[in-house]
Amino acid sequence: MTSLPVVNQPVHRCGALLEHLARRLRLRSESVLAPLGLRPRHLVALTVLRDRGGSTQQALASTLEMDGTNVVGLLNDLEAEKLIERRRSPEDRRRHVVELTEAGAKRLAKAEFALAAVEDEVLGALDHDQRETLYSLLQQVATGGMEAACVEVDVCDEAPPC
Amino acid sequence: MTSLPVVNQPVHRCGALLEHLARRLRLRSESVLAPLGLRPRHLVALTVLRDRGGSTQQALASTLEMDGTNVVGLLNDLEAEKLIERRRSPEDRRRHVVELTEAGAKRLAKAEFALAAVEDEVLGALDHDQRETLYSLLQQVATGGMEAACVEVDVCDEAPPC
DNA sequence: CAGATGATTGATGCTACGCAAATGATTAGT
DNA sequence: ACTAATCATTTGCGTAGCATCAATCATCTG
Repeated sequence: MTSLPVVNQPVHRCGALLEHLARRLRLRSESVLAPLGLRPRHLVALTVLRDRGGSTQQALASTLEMDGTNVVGLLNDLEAEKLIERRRSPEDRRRHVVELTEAGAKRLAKAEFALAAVEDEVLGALDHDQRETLYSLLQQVATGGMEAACVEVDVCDEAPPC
Repeated sequence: MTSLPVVNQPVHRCGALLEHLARRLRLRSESVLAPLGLRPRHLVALTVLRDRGGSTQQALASTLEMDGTNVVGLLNDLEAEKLIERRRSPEDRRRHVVELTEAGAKRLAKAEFALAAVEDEVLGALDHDQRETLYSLLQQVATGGMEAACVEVDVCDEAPPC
């Protein structure tokens, strides 16, 4: 755990950078998303739900790292517009399984399309390949953190490239 | 502005992803930064000032994309702790030139050091090279956006792919 | 001198977010 | 079967960031 006196490579800190860019993206996204009745935070939730194909509210709260009560409000917004569905879990009927509706998937796609211009503007300095690289890195970071949250689900039994 | 029916490559949208990760980083950063009397937003400002070696308040407001009045408050915080200095511009004495003090540079370095653990946790899924790649991509995006703010400086006259 | 500009302050309001307490439904332990 | 714990939900409260507007002062420019 102590610092190995290896090479002392100048690892660049990208915290501030990330925050800065996220802000720029968010500011522009808000105005683009407003006509669709969505906010950036809704987009994030929808994206997670699509990528997972459904989730418990708790799991959602944990990956979004927000308070359970706030997740309720978030989902209420989305449910009011029929973008998601809450269904009781068959295993534990206290739980709600949240899933994207077809309308939700459509709206999400629409939003992403609308956001394309914004991203093009913000990421203008990157070419296509660089954007893909950035995407895969971010994806890896995001899902890397996810593993910890999925430990409880045990098995990838025979799953090939888990 | 219409969609060119070119190749329709599946360009992945990383807006939501970026936002998600920025949030995770910010949540953790806040608690780490608190003992240092800083907030994430202060860090961003200090970083910009260091990278530029000083800036006008207006320029700062424009790159941070925040309202001028809010920048004032931000700088007041930093000045109260002697982390920055406001000096009147010799050319236009209405303007303030903001610069990092030595104490500011130290505090920034301290904060980044304290943040290293947080980043290691969040970026745990990436190895050293990947982090460097991520850093350089983000850096490129950030400084790429800067050019737009420098439009007033006219020209990319003969610049090839402007 | 007159009007525009930069910095600053103060007031107002909105929104996000976390926290706590109460309720109803459901599951689990004994 | 009774009791305790768990999950989702609601409501209310408090804090904080941030935008916006209006007013003021110093300074520059025509």
